[in-house]
Amino acid sequence: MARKASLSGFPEWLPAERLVELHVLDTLRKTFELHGFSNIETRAVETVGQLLRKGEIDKEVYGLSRLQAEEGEAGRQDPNALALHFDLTVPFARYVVENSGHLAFPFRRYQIQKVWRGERPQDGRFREFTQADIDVVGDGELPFRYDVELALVIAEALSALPIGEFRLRVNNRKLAEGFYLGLGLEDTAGVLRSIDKLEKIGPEKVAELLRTELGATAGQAAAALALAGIRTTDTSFVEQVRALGVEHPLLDQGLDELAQVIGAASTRAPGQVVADLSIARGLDYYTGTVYETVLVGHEQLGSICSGGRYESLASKGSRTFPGVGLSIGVTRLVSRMLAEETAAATRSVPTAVLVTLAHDDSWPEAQDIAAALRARGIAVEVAAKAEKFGKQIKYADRRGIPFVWFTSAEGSHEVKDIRSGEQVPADPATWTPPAEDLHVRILPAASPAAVTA
RNA sequence: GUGGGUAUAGCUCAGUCGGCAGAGCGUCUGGUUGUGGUCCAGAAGGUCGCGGGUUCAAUCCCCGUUACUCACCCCA
Repeated sequence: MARKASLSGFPEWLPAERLVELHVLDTLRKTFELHGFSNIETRAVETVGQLLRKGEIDKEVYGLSRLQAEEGEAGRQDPNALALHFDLTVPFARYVVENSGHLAFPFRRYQIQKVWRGERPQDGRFREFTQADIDVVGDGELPFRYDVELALVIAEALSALPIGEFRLRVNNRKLAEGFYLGLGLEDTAGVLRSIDKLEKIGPEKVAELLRTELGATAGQAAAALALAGIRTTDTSFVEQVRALGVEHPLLDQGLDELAQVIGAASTRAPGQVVADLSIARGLDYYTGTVYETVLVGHEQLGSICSGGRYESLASKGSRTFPGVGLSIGVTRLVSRMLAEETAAATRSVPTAVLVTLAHDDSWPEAQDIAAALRARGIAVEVAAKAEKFGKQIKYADRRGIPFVWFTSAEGSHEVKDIRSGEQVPADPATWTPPAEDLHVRILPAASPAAVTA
């Protein structure tokens, strides 16, 4: 369990915890930029009309109002009222449409920001949390190749994090919808919604739902469940689907697309990307590929990264901007890393060296020493009072600062590694800590916390 | 929004069948007079979530309320 927050669902980390989060953010940024994604930031606020354009999720959205708002000002029903964004995809779609004249397509961007959802908080679920999105958006059309690329970029980004094993589970809406249509089930969205509950309520209950709520025959329900039961790490899912004997043009297209993703992933990210035909991903704006990611051993946590292909989320007149993207739930991921201690900072502060004071009036001289060290990129702080050396060392020890600097009255210098106790003469102009102590580092836990229930 | 659980020191939690509020850890001080960690001794630290009721007396019993928490819904 993550630490208690004073306001449930609005997490705040301690400095050492924030260092873990920063490491995640830095790693994601580096990976995304290595793949040529540009960063943008959109405003935290959108109009209600913009946010609710797709789907009825209004109860999740936090509205924005002035405390001194006068009666008759924009209310909840007013599409011009302001609200906090609940994801980054919808604001991004608006941004693309508004700036389409200035963007080069296909446009690839990453975006790491806070989002807000007014849901009941629970373990791994927050009301304020950080998402890290990557998307590629085309003008009019977007080659399917990008669906493959994004899965690989995300697999690479997640691999670079000390989070243990994960599975990027991929499905294709066309495949599923084509299959249901071929079966004679017209309400494909309804079927998807039921199938989405498979892991939670089990096949018997889903079959019952399909029969009672969607009027499926026992045979149709069995076939839909058989499809959802297919999971492969290579393209062998194609034969398995074919063996079910259902025919539909949309099914053929979906099979072909998913085979491309899994085919490429099985060689470039073996074992990390799998075809999982039970993934339904709600019913929002996704039209083809859908992704969902779980941490192995932490399936209960839910998806830590999901997304998909959307054909018409953004449009301007007759122009449409199809895209494909994924979103990493940074806060959910970090909260679990902290709770399971899968990674920890080597110290709780950036400081590498504490310069002690022998006398209260030696502070200016200590600042000179600190400046000389900082000039070489070493993080230094100077003691504020000439307390007993024992106390000054303790100050460093409690914060995990590895080195303490002493200057004698004669002007000679010594630096002590307080972990080993070793103390050696040193020159402020040349001394450098070992590379592993120069900056705070985030280290994976010695024993992988692959704790399952 | 619906249902269950919890609320006492900085942290983890005891406790009183109603009678002055407890432990461990942490913090601070001293032993060790300006080089920490171990050890020993001592100290500080509390509106017992908030409001009301019953009672000579409530942290304890009753009612309400708020926050936290778990499950459902939904999602990163």
